[in-house]
Amino acid sequence: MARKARETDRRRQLVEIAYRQIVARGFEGLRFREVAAEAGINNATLAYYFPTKEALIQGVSELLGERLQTSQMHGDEPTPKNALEELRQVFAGLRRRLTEDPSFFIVITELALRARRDPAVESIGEQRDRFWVRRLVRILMRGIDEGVFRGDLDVLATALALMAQMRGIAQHAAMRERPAKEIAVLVETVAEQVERWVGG
Amino acid sequence: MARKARETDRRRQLVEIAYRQIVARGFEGLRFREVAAEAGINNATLAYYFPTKEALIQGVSELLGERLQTSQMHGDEPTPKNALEELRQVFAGLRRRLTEDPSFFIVITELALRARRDPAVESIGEQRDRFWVRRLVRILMRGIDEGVFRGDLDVLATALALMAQMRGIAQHAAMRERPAKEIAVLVETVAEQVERWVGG
Amino acid sequence: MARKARETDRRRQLVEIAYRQIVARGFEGLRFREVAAEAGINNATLAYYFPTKEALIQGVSELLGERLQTSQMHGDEPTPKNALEELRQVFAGLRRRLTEDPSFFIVITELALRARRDPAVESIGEQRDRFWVRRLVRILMRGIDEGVFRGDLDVLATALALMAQMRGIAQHAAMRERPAKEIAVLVETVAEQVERWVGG
Amino acid sequence: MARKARETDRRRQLVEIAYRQIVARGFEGLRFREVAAEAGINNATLAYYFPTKEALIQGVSELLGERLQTSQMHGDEPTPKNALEELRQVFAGLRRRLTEDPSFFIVITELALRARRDPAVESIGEQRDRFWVRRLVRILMRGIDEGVFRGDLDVLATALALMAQMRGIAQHAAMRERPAKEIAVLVETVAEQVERWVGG
DNA sequence: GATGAATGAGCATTCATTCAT
DNA sequence: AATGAATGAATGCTCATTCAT
Repeated sequence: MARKARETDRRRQLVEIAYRQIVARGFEGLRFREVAAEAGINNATLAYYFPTKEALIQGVSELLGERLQTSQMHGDEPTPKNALEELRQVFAGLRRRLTEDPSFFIVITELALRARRDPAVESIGEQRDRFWVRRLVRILMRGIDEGVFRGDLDVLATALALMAQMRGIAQHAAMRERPAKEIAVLVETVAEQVERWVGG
Repeated sequence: MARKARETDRRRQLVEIAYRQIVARGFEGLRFREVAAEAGINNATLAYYFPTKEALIQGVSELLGERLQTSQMHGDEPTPKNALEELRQVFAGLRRRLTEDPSFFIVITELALRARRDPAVESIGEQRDRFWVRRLVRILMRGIDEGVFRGDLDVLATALALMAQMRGIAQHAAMRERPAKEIAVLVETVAEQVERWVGG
Repeated sequence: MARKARETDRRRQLVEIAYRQIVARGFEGLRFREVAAEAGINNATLAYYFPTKEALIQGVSELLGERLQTSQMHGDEPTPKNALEELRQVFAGLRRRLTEDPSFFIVITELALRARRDPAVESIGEQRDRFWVRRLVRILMRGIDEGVFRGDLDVLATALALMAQMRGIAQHAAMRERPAKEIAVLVETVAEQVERWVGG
Repeated sequence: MARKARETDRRRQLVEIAYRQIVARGFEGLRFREVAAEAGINNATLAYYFPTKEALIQGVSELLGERLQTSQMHGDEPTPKNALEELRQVFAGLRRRLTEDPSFFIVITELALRARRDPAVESIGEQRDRFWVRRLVRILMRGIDEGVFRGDLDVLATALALMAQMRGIAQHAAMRERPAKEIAVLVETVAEQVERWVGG
């Protein structure tokens, strides 16, 4: 119904404000009252949608998971012809996101830290990780099948290494303001390194 | 003198307590009072040594910088005969630290996030980065000179990529409890990848 | 009509829920929202029947007054042959209520305290008291007439003393979980004491 | 030391303010902030002495226990020559307290209600009750020994009945403003009744 | 050097109440 | 007759900081 939709919109809007505030001031600086203020509503109204601060953070965490998934499904990209192309698309996606919305990885990192103390946040992070490992493993196996990647590759170890490397790039790029050029070179360097590694 | 030394010790002790509390509860959970309580002193006494919370965090930041430097100067390691060996020592150092004291990178990450809002912390982070870039660049150039690394290597880009990758490994390892074996494989995989990349 | 009756039922149901919540959590813990929730209606709907919390409490107060009256008109008891028997029936009624529904006196006590600050509640309490004093006075006078009670009895003072004593028994019984046996002995002891007092 | 003494005084003062506020507005109306305001201190300072509201209430509860004990040790009263006199002193004490400080029993009643939900308060109430039962039992036994009370008295049942009666009187007197004369007559009536009961 | 006492400013959360629909 | 949404005004509590001793 219209009612349900409106409520969902409202929640979405509030979560996005919280997200922005985390980017600006960190989790440490996330204030229930200020989220409400920025939304132009009373703090009690915010509490109506998110009864506790934890619930609000949970919402941010879910928003991130959602964004991560959709970020890779860029309709405008052609279906990759082979595994190598698919791997390149992964790096391209990373670079695009890093250039267009570096704040994304700031919040990811904030959440990663918080996950150590907050089980609810942790489980979402784990889901995210699993999703990525699976995706990378699939690409690597496809590459071996197609004969474009070397056959003696330790698929799981490589997938994990890839994730760690991408994470490192993301952190490097997000922690400080970096010129787009620098990010591009960084992604490119690691991508080439990886290609040389997986390649026959 | 003795007086000065005693004060330095005291400050050191307090900073280490703060450090431990950041590991346990994050920056978010760092409490002036609790640091004092754990040290068995009055919070006003803590304020005598560190007038503000910022000063205390500053102290933690300095402690980290110090530890990072000393971590690489392991007296028991032989002077590397060539650049490749030196590079391997860097990875070995990373693995050792990651296994022995994973908390270190948690605090590094906490500080990295905080650096975005706290200029004092930021400058220390930058120093740290510069120190590492310089070190890696020196190794890479030495390798090229020695003929063990390929001559067409973009030294700076590679050094940055290396740093990012190490950062990613550290984050992967520190954010969750990981078995030492998993960390070893991860470091190994990336190290081999890098070697293949820099190698002729 | 049916409409009016339905509304009355609804109000009755809501007041009973409020009553139960006061028993469980005290006045302190009476929550407008939770009364609505337990009734399965929206809090705004509760507000439709009882515009304010005070109105709801007023309703509880009225419910109590009503219950107190009916509690003594136990159809199954024979019309007392003389004043002594009537007095005994009063104590029997007290014991019965105390055993069957001790919560009743908890709410009475809560209301008595509240009466000190809430004139509306106070007036209902006063009515209740007057009703009882009159009833006891009538019994005592009847007893004197019948010659079963001593003639020099200060009727009013005795009636007040009786009320106070019954109140004390009720409070003793209601404040903690007491075995039915203990309550019976307590009522019995005071009843005998009173009989000896009023008796010639 | 002077320091310790000053702290004790401060706490005492704060508890007494809380006590007065409970008398005036009930537990329901006890506000941390207002206690502080009446003491002329910041609410954080109140929290320094009583970290939580519960702790403050606990303090009030202890104050009451203390007052109850001392209330009976009126130095100016002669040591009772026999049990009957001692019993009379108990009633005299009740009347005095009821006339001089009726608020006392209001708070006792508030606490009795609260005890149902707060174990800490409950235990203090139980101690109080035990203290009184023991006292009354001792008096009754003394009376039997001395031959002034009848030998076939059920000592425990009578003690409990006495407590309940006194409680009832207290509640009657405290719940509304009553003229001292009325209270005196009430206490007198019950006291005579009791004497007739226990007396041979 | 060290501390007990005190505080201002702020925080998430609660709750009865209101009102357009 | 009923309700979802919204809110103002509190409320208990926290915490870094200050200062006289």
